[in-house]
Order: sequence, then structure tokens, then C-alpha cells
Amino acid sequence: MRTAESAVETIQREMTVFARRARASAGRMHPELSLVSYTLLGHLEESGGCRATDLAAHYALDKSTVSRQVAALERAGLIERRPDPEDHRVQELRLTGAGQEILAQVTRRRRAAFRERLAEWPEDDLVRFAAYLERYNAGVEGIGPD
Amino acid sequence: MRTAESAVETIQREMTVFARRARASAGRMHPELSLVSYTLLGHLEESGGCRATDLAAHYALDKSTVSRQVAALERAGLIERRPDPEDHRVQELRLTGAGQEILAQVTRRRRAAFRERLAEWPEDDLVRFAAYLERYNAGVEGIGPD
DNA sequence: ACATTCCGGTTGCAGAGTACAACTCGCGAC
DNA sequence: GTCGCGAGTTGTACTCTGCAACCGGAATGT
Repeated sequence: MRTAESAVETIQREMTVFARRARASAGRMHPELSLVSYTLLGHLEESGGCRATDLAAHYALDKSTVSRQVAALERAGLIERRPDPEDHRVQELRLTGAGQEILAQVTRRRRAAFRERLAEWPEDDLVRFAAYLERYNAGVEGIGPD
Repeated sequence: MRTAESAVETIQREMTVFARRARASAGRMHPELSLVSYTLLGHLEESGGCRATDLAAHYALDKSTVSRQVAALERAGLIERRPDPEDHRVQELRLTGAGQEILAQVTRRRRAAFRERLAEWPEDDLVRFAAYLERYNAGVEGIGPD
């Protein structure tokens, strides 16, 4: 099936291009929040608070990396840790008000960039594209596991 | 237009997830070739040889970064430089045989991962997804300029 | 023809992100 | 109580990256 083959090829290539660009443009678009910090904050917002280990597992990062990122975010006042009264080993991480603020602001900026980029797209295409991406990322493992 | 709004939202979110995952999975899938090295080699193959400055411009990297990457790739024997007889400032970069070899090998591995991930997709969807991605990346600037 | 400016590339420096390994401390099982 | 395990931190080292300063060749203007 020639068409499917080359479509897969194209998908691979274009996803790779996008991934390679993303970090640089994130740096330019919101220097105050790296791509990783942004996704960590985002995860905290979604989950409403979780442990550092959860973040590490979820993002396939070493726990030391997460520990340092978390320390930086705390230093910046964007998150806070509260020790778990049950188990003194764990600490729950939560967004602070400032963290929610920054996150919302960066999200707005990113959203604006995406919206502009997609401005000319017919609604049908947007919906389908979104569905494809969700479906792709929902795949368990492969090019980019969680 | 509610649907389009939320579609854009989803696209932003999913593209971000993908981008964040890409590095880690690239490292796991082919430790011998970072994502950037891979795309640089890929570009050299596509273009059939180009200058370091072209790479820098194309990938929005600083020329010093490219210079170092190129040096490393040359040290590894994957590319070679040949001074331009016309202009002694420039040097054309070309894949060596070993470079083509490695590139092909990594591409095979990546392709297999993508293919597996997309195995269940109907051909129509693959084709449309590929087209959307191309269209997205073709946009001049925005979330991830070239 | 010479000076100035431009351009491709390299190098020094600094900072972020990351992993691995060794460590501390608290929890739970035996 | 001791032992192993899990959460998190810290030391170390390496890569990637950008900025700024620089070198040398090319192009341009006077």
C-alpha cells in the first residue's frame, strides 16, 4: 500500500521537525518558562497536585532532574511543597497563585501563537487534526512514550 | 465558534506533549544520534550537501552550535567538509558513507516505531494526518519557526 | 588600490538540562 | 529491632545551547 507507506513517512518527518523546533521556539516565546517547566506546571494544574516521583514517571525524567526542576520552580515561587502528614517521605507539590498566573499567561501566549498559525484552517480540518493528534499521542509507546 | 476554539486548544496541548516526549524517546531509541544530529544528517541527505550557515538558518540554531555539532559529526566520521573552491570562506558539508549508513539505520528504527504506532490507522486517516502536519509545519512562523 | 564593511566559521565562556550514582531519611515487613 | 524499599537530595560529569569576541576571505565604495 504505497500511499499509507509514504504517509507514515511524512508523519514521521513532520513530527520530528516539529519536535526539534519546539524547544527553541518555546525559549523565544516565553523565556521565563522552559518547555519542561511549562509541562510540569501544566501537569500540576491538571492533576491538582502530585508528588515529584509521579512527575518523573510521567515524563520519563530522572528523579534528580525533577528534584532540581522542582527546586527551581519553588525558588521562583511558582509551586510549593507541603509534606504529607501520612508519610513523611513524600511531599505534595502544588501550584501557587503566582504559578497559576504564569502558567495561564504562557498558555495564553502559546494559544495565541497556535491560533494565529491555524487561523486559515477550516473548522472541519481543525477538528480532525486535533482528533488525529490525540489519537496518536494516546498510543502507549513508540516514538514518544510518557 | 466553540468547536474550532477547543480544537485549537487540543492541537496546542497535544503538540506540546509530543515535543516534550521527543527528546527522551529519541535518546532511548538511538543513543548514538541525538535528535538534532539526526535532523542535521537528514537535512544533509535531502539537500545533498549544504553549508553550516544554511543548517543554522533552517533550524533556528546559533551558528556556533551548528559549528560544534558539525565538528562532532565530522569527528565521528559521519560527514565531511570540502572547501568551496569559489569562496574560501564556505565549506560544503556532505554525508560520508558511514553517515548515510547510520542515518538509514536510525531512520529505519524510527520508521518502524511510527509504523507500529500507526498500524491500526485506516489509510485515509494516515494520508489526511500527514497532510495536516505538513500544512502545519509549512506555516512560516509561530510556535516553531524554521 | 585601499579601506571599510559584510559574511562564514571558530572559539571562549556561561548557563540550562540531564543522567547516574551515592547518600539520607522515613516506612513497612520480618 | 533490623533489613529492604521508596522518596527525595546532592555530587559529578556531560551535552546542548546562545552570546560575544574573534579570524580570515569576499565584496563594495571611494
